[in-house]
Amino acid sequence: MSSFDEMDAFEGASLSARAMAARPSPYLDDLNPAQRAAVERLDGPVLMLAGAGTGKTKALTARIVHLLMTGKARPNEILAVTFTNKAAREMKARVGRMLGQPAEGMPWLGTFHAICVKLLRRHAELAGLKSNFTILDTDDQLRLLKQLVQAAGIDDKRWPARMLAGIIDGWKNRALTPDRVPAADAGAYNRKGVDLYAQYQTRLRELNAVDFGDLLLHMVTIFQTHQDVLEQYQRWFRYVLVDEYQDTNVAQYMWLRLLAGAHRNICCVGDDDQSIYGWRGAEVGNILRFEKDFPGAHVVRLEQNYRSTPHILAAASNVIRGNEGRLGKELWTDAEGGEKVRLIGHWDGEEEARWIGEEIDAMQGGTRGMRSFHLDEIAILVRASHQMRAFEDRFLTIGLPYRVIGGPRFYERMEIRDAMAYFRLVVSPADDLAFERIVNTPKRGLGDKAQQTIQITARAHGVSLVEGARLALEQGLIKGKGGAALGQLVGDLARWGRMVEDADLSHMELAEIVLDESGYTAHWQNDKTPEAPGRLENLKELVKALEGFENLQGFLEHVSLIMDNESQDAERKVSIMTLHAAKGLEFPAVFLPGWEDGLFPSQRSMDESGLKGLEEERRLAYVGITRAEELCTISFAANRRVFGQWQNAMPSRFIDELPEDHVEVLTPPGLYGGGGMPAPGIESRAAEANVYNSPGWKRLQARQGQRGMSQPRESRNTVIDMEAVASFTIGERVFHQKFGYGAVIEIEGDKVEVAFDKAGTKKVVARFLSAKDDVPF
DNA sequence: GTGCACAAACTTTTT
DNA sequence: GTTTGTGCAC
Repeated sequence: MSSFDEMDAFEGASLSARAMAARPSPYLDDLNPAQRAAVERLDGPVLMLAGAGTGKTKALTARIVHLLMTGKARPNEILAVTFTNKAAREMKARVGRMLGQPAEGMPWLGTFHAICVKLLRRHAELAGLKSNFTILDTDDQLRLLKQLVQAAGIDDKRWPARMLAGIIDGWKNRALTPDRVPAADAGAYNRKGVDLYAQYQTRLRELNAVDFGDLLLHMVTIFQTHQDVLEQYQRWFRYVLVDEYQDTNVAQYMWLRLLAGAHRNICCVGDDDQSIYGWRGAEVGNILRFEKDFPGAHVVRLEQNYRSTPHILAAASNVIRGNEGRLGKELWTDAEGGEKVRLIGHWDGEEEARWIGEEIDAMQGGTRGMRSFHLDEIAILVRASHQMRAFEDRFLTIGLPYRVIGGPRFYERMEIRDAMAYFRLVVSPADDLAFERIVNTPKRGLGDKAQQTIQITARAHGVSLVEGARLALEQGLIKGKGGAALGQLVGDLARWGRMVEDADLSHMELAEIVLDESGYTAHWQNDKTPEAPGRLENLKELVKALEGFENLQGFLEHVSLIMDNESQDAERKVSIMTLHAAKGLEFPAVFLPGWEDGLFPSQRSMDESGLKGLEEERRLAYVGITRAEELCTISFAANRRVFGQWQNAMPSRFIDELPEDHVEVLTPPGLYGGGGMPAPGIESRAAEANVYNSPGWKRLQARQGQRGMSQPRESRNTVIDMEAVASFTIGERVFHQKFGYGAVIEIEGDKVEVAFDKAGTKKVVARFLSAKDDVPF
């Protein structure tokens, strides 16, 4: 499909630009001067630097409406990209609301991925694919990589599929095809990685499949190598809008530059202070460089905040000030008063959870001298998901309703993926990855050997696995119980495949038939584990979700990209989520627990990315604080159990960066309380004591000072690793967390053989050993 | 070929 | 503390 008339026709511009231009435009009056400037400057490059809570979505949607109202573009000539489906949905809804009619005619408002799928299906042949290519999920991707590694005869301990997937993703994020991976990356060690990457791409093409990264990568490659195609789209997309520009990776950046390169009508919205996805390839540099990339760019700053109290804004501003290389923004507000940001330290993580639980209880009743809060107005934002556990445990025991946002997504659950694999096979029998997934689920007595036979047969005849299985059965290569079951499966698949065409049968009925007759439903009915009922429930929900689609194919098409599931139960609940998941959300009251060095900022982040990592952590702190509208409570604990092992920690360095004037310290009894004997009446003393004057705090200050000189600190893990390998000598006394004391017998690379006093002789990884003198406590 | 037991590795963050 | 992978017995 290459004619744009066709495109025009089938995308159907249901909104008539001209008809709308006649109507008044109240949407502009709603905007403040900065927003208005960003909206009205339609032509040429515009960078909208929108701080947290400054109404950027409003401005962005107003801009789209303005483009339509002024007749500058028809709905289908606007390319508007977001990162999440949720953001896309929201924008669609808001455009519709502003226009006073549904915005169905905006086919190119969507996520990077969704839009690329659409484009790639049209030009699949240019990437060596057929237009009905499948999109692999992470699971399929890993299985494929594992096979490749094993087939290449490489030690899969040295090349775990997960790691390889990470490396390949990294390259794809930077728009690097195997032949373009720079020598620096491909050096001695990664030589094999590039090799495997190339093989992986070949294999994907054979399977007529792409992974997530490919969606962008293929389109960039096509645009770069097919000038005519690029030019078509450059003409077609007259205006380009990008949300969350600070989160774009190199591939997305190149894609945008290619598309907007000719007319340069590109408007990027973002906030360099909220760039928190560097670890998955996002480049803050993209937004920092915007004016260089698009000379003559108009930069608008949205700085008036409509969300938070002055205290909260002051706290956030003061923290983020510690970062270098910002474009610079200062949030301000008309609002006055409000509570100061509250800071509290606890003895340990459990106490922290207990305190927050009690606090929430009190807030509900309005017994904190403030207005009362509903549970759904309260959120707990954590750095790492394992922190959620303490809160879940606590809230369960006190019966406080909560909801975890994020977690494993609906479509990532095992049973859903299994069911989807069945559907995929019914629709396209050549889907080998789907076949591999379900041949032996439920158990059919087809183990490694039988599966290998199928693989070999299929490869020998150059056919799909299903076909290979059929041939292998014919030739009597698979016998017995397994053979019978396989015969049944192959027959069933063919039968179900024919039922797809059956007009009398809805695709929902078909889905149920497939799940029942394959024995998959029974498999979970017979399962006695506690999660089995939930899984059956999920399967029911999956079938229900089919209702919204014309047929199975249509469903499968969409599902691979729609990974979010908003559980929409109406009950008021406290939200628990990670800081990352909280971006873009806001809550009247926010708790930010776990502000301890090592946890937040995360040690790993600093180890891996040094100062850059620390700055990203700081932005995360900024994002966290700015989620709060009225009340923000930061807390830290002196002790925390990590891996079931107690560790103590210093309060986060970010706590030092909070402005004293805007912080109220709620003195806890205990370590940070007043440094001494808990005397009677500590409750009242606690009310006036001040962490800033406590010995614990001063100690902390002193430590911070020393550390400040050598920031960022040397990687703790690396040091231990290297010392561990280098320093152990045969005969040395060592300590292992689980096995206790022992003596080194032999050293082999990173593995050390130790004769433990009580646990016998074991070979363990050096990292889990410490020299006897180093033993903590 | 399946199921159990034990040991290792693991914990950021995810479109 | 939990999951995942491996080795062993049935």
